[in-house]
Amino acid sequence: MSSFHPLHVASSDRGRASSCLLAQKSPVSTQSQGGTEMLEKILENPRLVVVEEPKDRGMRFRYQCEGRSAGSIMGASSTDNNKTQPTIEIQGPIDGLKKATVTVSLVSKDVPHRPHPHCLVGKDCPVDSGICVVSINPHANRSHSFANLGIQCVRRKELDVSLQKRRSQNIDPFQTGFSKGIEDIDMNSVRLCFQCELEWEDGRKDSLSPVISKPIYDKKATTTSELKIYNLNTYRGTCRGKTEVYMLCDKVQKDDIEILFRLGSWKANGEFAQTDVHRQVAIVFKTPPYEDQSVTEDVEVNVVLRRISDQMESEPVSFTYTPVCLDPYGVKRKGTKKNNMLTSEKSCGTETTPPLPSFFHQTPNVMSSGENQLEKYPQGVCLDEVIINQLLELPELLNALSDSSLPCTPGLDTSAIFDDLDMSFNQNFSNFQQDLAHINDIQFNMLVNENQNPQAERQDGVLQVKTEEEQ
DNA sequence: CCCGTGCGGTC
DNA sequence: AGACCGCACGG
Repeated sequence: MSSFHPLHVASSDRGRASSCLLAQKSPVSTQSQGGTEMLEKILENPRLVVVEEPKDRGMRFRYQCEGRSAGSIMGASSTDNNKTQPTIEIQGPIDGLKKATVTVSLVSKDVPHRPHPHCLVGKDCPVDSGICVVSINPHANRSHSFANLGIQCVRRKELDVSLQKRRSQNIDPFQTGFSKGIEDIDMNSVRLCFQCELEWEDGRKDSLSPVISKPIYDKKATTTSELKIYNLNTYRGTCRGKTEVYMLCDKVQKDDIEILFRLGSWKANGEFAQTDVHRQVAIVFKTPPYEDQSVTEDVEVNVVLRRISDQMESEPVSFTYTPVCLDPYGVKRKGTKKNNMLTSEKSCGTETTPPLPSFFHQTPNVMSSGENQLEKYPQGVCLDEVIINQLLELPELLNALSDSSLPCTPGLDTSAIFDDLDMSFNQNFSNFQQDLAHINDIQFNMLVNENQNPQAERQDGVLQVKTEEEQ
């Protein structure tokens, strides 16, 4: 019997014929946690298991030319105060086992798992080898954590040189033969592949079946990177939808991204075109209508970014749909609190205070287009749905509203975007005021006085904006 | 306070 | 894609 076999080998002459049979019936049921687990543990041969996966995202693959080395792959469950590394464990019987040598290499994400041209660099990676080799004594410690494993990417033009090197090292865990497909290798993802050679007291050697980790994705590639929502300029809008929202996010691909609104089994997409994706880091979209148009209370739903190609999602942020109140008696009810907003849910008597959009500290009541604009203005005045509708009938106002598109001046950084937003706010606000000036004063005063006097803070806000505009 | 290192922005 | 650079952080 050959002493070096690429597959799961049991040495029957060590008196474990039955375990050999069993192993052949269920070769790699390493994840089994069932009731027969103990039995299997006793009977099966040693096996290699990944007990801590590598963190799949968040690390940039580094070029050799970047000098300082490529950092360390963390464990999937690693946290700031409890750091972990990718870890393997030798499970099963190890009586008579002298030592184990584990070789880690990179393989392609998809089957067949070919040797990957990218390199592993770090503590146990011989210089220029691109692989990692450790020797472990399973009797002392069955598991081994790989601290300081970095991924160093090779340039495309060095791709075949690198593969050639791997061949000369005899690294081809899944016997793919280095054959073809040199060009279509995905350079933005890899898997760790662990091969384990066992050396027994009697001199015999076995190789365990190679095991692979979950994929690891290059952080720099927007096609695979993590999705993150940083901020929305508003977190509220009516259940009718069409609220214009500005989202700041990590880099996205404009042709491969969607915004999902979700609650329970309901879901709908935020509406935007590719041209509404600004420099990959901001999206201007309109909220979809909520499924139920007749809600009487605020409804909190989740908003996520989702990459279409791999269905990857960001962490959710919550967005509140506010009711549209059509009850004329309900809306006649006057606000009882100071600082009521001109929002339809206020006129319906609910109590929640809208959160300040956190990236507009200077001008919390950002104007945008459509009914959202009305919802936000004037803060501190209590008007109700009837008045909103009356205001909306005024042609001057309609013009003001429809004229409020945001100029998308190319900015070099996000602060420039904020400047744009602020400018736009001021312009729109000023237009709005001018147009309000055309409204019959008596008409307007009636509308306002019938409800509540503007608050002092609000007047400050108006004054401030006006001053800026005049300068 | 300096330096090596990790990290991220940008060209 | 590949390289370069600067900042922040920890020793």
